[in-house]
Amino acid sequence: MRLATWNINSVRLRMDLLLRLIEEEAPDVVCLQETKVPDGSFPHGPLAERGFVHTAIAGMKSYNGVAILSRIPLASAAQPNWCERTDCRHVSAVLANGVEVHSLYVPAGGDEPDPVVNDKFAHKLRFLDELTAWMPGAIAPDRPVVLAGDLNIAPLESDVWNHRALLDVVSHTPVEVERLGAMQASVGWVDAVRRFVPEPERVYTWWSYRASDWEASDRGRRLDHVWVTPALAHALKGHKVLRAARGWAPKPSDHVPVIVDIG
DNA sequence: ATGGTCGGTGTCCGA
Repeated sequence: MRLATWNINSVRLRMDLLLRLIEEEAPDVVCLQETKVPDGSFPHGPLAERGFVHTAIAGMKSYNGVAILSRIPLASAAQPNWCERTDCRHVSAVLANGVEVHSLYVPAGGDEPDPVVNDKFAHKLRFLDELTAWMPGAIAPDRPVVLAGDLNIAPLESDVWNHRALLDVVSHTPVEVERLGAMQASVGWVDAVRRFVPEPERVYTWWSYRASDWEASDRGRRLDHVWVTPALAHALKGHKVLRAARGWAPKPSDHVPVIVDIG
């Protein structure tokens, strides 16, 4: 099974790029984040034509929005909510092959890395804490589960272009990294990409739109992740970070797809 | 040290 995850930053604007990903990489399951479309307006047509007829979506107007698009039938699906909000950041599904998939969009957290003065950063930390408290009872390490998405945190030194410069930049601050570590430890999640690309090799999945030349400056961060339960660790067969997609015409997402082959 | 660019929406907000 080939699974891709991508923060697409508007699925309607970038449907042609999503179809390119599907044509060129032939994933069986695609997890999306920032679809930015209410469920009633989700563009199912072109995806169904290519076999993605099984979908679990949770979308809203303007902001956020997550989806699981699958060629494999779904046995069940859920749209969990966190922090007493229905802001479309989490959707899950159990595939007919028994694998459970979660598509997750963690709050970005704003600019100021202080939860006392920045409500968005407080929300980010609380979101992680709630998931961390929920996971041990919901996700058994001996079951096949995949967690994929934009976690908006680059936890390792080699997940950012400059570790020291980003220590006080939201996405790489010690307090967030510690929270993400607690979430990972709560289930014993295995970081799939780092199984194939161990430190200190750098891996990025996001480059800011604000750089004049993202490729030349290469000031990236690894914000998008695929985690698997220990039950699936042995089944990890390969991975791909589609760096080239950051240059896809005409309008690339600022995130690139991450692909993992399982089993 | 600063500001830089996107998308969706509506004349700003979130990233």
